[in-house]
Amino acid sequence: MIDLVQLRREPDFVKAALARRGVSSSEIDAIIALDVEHRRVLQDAEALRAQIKELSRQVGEARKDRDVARAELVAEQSRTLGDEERGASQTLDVLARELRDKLLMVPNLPSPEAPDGVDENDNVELRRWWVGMDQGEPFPTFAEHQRVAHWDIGAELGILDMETGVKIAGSMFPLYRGAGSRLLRSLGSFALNAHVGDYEEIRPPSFALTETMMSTGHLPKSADDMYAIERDDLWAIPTSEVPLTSMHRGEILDEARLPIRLTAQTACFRREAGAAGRDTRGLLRVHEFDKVELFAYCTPDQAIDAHADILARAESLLQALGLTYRLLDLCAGDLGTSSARTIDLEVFSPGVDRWLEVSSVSWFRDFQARRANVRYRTSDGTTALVHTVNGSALAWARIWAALVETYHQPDGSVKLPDVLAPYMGDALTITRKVW
RNA sequence: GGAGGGAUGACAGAGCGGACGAAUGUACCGGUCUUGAAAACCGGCGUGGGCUUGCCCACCGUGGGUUCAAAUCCCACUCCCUCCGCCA
Repeated sequence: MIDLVQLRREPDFVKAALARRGVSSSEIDAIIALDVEHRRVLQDAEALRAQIKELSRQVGEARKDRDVARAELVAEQSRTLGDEERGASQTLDVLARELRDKLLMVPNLPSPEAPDGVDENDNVELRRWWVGMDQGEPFPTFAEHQRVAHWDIGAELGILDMETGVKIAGSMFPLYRGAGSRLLRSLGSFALNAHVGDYEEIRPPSFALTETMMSTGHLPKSADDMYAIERDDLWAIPTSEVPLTSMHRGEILDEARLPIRLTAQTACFRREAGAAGRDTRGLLRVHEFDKVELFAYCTPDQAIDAHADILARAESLLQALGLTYRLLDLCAGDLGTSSARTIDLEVFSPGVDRWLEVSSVSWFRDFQARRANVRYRTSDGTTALVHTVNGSALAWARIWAALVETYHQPDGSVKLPDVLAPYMGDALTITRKVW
């Protein structure tokens, strides 16, 4: 949620910032008007309440003095005011809800550093990395055997079975098998082991309450992209950012504890409602995938470093896996609702000849903290909202695809990089196995 | 799932419908004393909101209700504890 106080103080600044991501100033003006009206009614209602409290005190006194007549007289006055107050309160509730509903739909202010632009075509490529780059080797040209799509390799080797996934849960629910399943498990362990000394490992619930989903900004705006379990008022989490952000919801943290760094691997569920029919093959876009997330609650001063650390960790995993990737600085128009600044990592997957987003490293400033009410106590005793940052390291379905394509051999096998040896054992080279 | 008990400030723990935003203790912060520390003593010590910055309002699990007045009474829900049942 954006800061209403800031909106009052510098409405033009807020409007200009939001205009960069396509929010019309009339929407903001409506909120400002609503806020003025809300405060006006608030003052009326509070004045009435103060009077009622005073009169009630007098009733008490009168009754203590055994002055029944006076007590009844004052009580009657208070009753009249009570009716008035009830009306004002109802108006107030309506206004407050309206204001809150509108405010919840407003996205975060983009950071000034985020480039201008309206959609993904305006994102700025910061740099690329590939194996051998440091030695001056040119951007790789991939061999013919690396130009096979992962769904073909997966079917050939019996490690990815999209058809059976469809049978069980419908389209875009992958089923990995054999070494393919083990690879997925290996990637999670490989990444968690890399982070766990510095980030506390968490295994959160995979479902969340509406309130929990609100805190990150996934609700109410993106309800159509989430799986809902209506009978139990639960939502399937689209990322572990959701439970991690609510771990300290409503708390005031000691500044000395910050930054609090967390890592978690969970399944991530996405309906992809707006993307029906796009990228439906293989693992390019799926309804369920595993992802390791890095997360930090920090002070505003720590946020830049925390963000950089997550980015560096995601990159180092990609480098360890020997994958080709690039960094995109998301333009204002392409930022997620809650983010002020986001760097995306895209891996190049030669078989499908595409860059695939495998990580999104975001700085939310106090946007999520305001919704989740996560604060910290500063050294001078006051409280302030924390900043939250997070990023994937990494999203495994697409990494799986890029690995299988990049390391596809002329003989049809897949020879995985050595860093996975501790996890893959004798399956480091994947050949077809008949079960 | 059944039966009972409970939910109050950082923690523990009081609280008869009327001066209760809430006793008391611990913790914490400041001061006195001390060479220093501890102890003792004194003082401070919740969060949010509104505006005339001095006041006002809200908050005692959540949401309703009764009342001139609710932490206190009533209803519903959630969560926790104990016992029973079921279960990986």
